[in-house]
Amino acid sequence: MKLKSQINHVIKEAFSKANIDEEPISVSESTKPEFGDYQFNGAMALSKKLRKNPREIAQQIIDNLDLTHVIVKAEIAGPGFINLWLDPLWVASLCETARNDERLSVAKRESPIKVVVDYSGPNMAKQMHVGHLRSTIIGDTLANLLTFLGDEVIRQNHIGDWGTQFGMLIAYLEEKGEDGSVSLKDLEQFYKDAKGRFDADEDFANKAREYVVKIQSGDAQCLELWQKFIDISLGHCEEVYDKLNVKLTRDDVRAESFYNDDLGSVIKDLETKGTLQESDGAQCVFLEGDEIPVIVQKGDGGYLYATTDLSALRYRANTLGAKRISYVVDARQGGHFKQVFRVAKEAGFVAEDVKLEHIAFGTMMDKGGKPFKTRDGGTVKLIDLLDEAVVKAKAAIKDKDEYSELEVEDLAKIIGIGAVKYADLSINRESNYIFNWDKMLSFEGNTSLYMQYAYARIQSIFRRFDADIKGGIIIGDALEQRLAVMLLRFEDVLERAALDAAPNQITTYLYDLVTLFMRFYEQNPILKEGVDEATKMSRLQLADLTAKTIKQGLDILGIQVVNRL
RNA sequence: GCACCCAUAGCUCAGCUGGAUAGAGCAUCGCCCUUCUAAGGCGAGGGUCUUAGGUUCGAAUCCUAAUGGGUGUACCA
Repeated sequence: MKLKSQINHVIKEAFSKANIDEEPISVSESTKPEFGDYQFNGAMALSKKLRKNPREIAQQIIDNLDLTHVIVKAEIAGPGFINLWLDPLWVASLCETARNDERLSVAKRESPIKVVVDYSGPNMAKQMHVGHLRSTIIGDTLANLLTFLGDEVIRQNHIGDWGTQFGMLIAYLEEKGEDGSVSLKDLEQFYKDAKGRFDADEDFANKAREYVVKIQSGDAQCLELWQKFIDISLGHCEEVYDKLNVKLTRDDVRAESFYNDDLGSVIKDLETKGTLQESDGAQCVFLEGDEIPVIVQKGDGGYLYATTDLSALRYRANTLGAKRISYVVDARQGGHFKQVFRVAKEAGFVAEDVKLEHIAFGTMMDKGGKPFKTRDGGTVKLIDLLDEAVVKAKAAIKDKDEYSELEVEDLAKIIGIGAVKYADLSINRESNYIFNWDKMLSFEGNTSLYMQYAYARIQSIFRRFDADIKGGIIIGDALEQRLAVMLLRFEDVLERAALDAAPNQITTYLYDLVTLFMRFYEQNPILKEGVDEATKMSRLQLADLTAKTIKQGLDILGIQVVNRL
């Protein structure tokens, strides 16, 4: 339900009836309950243009306002605010409709576009570490969100599977023979061991160098070994994705190596466009206003990641047909993307109307505000972090004896992983954030547990009720009105979050919703003695729609709910 | 040097296209379980929104500068 646009429509009608020849600004949610459900603040801004007192303009708008269905009451306040109250009957019927709709009345885009979301992008030579967490879950959320809203989302996992270190790794894999896959379980160690051999043994080092050349020249046997290495390594990533409840699959992989055959033509095409310049032996593109050029080919003829990204950009825009290409990558690469995007547009690799965006995010910090590391200064493996989350979640579950061992296991996974993801997604993605176990596994405040708890409480009501709901929703008091309006805002929030690629707008909304529900739940009994049938049925429906909204919201974030907690 | 990002309560953070007395959670202090999950709810205290200018009827929000912090900066990705 696009609630805001419905209200805006009524305002717009009032404008034309009042012969105000201006486009009204959008209404906004009221800052306080006393100020109604929504407020229109556009009268003040018109004061100068219309050369009229803002309160007079506000009155003029109100005089022409249709108060028969959407808006039921309008009041002027302060210098010229117009406070708007929505019709409880209208709100109630919209909630009923939403509750009975699989999509909770969230419309599918009328004109969906193809969107490429590039995220996760682990390096195959190393184990996934905490640095990959944010890209993976923010990207997945964005992909889920756009899919839900009806866009055609193409997930792209741009894995790092190319480069000189692979010669060394493959040489070592060959040396280990069949045992290779076993020792590869710990990629970090495998890498260290291979490096050790490389540094210690000249023969091995030479072999490794030979392999690099062989792979790049397409030697079949080498490529087979390389492929084996990538398969195993990717398998490890998939284990992490599975734990994280992230939807990336092998079909989404378009590795760096995928673009190899196109890199020569990228250079050639840049040359044809006349944008290429040689500088210190390297092939560069100098952008107007930039001191530092984009190097697309090294002095020794090798290509760089800018070259691969250019190739990927035109593949995505032209072959895949994307109209929006979103890179969910660490903020530190902002400069790189700015340059590459410009080169791609200026060279005509990507049409002007294709939206290229870098969905930047900040770094994960420890409690002391330093980049997140292990005690001895190493990188924290993502899989270890997730396992720890599950262990900690298990320890936090109260009344464990009420569940079977298997149930505790499942519960701990859902709670622990949800906590890690929610903590990350609830922070404005562009700022750095402090990783804190105690805070994320708390039931208090804006956490996944608080949402899951609210959901479970509602399910508990329905287990107890265990019958069919009859009748409709009747808004009985101001709190129910607020809850109902909040529920109807869902689509507006999702649309906004999609536009800004901001998952925390969803979490903020869910938190507000749940907080409101908890208050409603305390004050407005549902199944208790003395609640008349019609009220009971109405409140059950509000509770049900709340639960469905929580579930759908968390689902977009890739977080599961439980029926009992 | 240059560029980008950040600065809001003791701590961690919201604050959307500029709007009314700047909001949460934690921590501190009170209150509410014979009654739908108290892993909850209600209330209190706590702020020169880094500083100085500017735009505006109106600025935490937009512009400029300063200060403090972070990041990037020619052949790694």
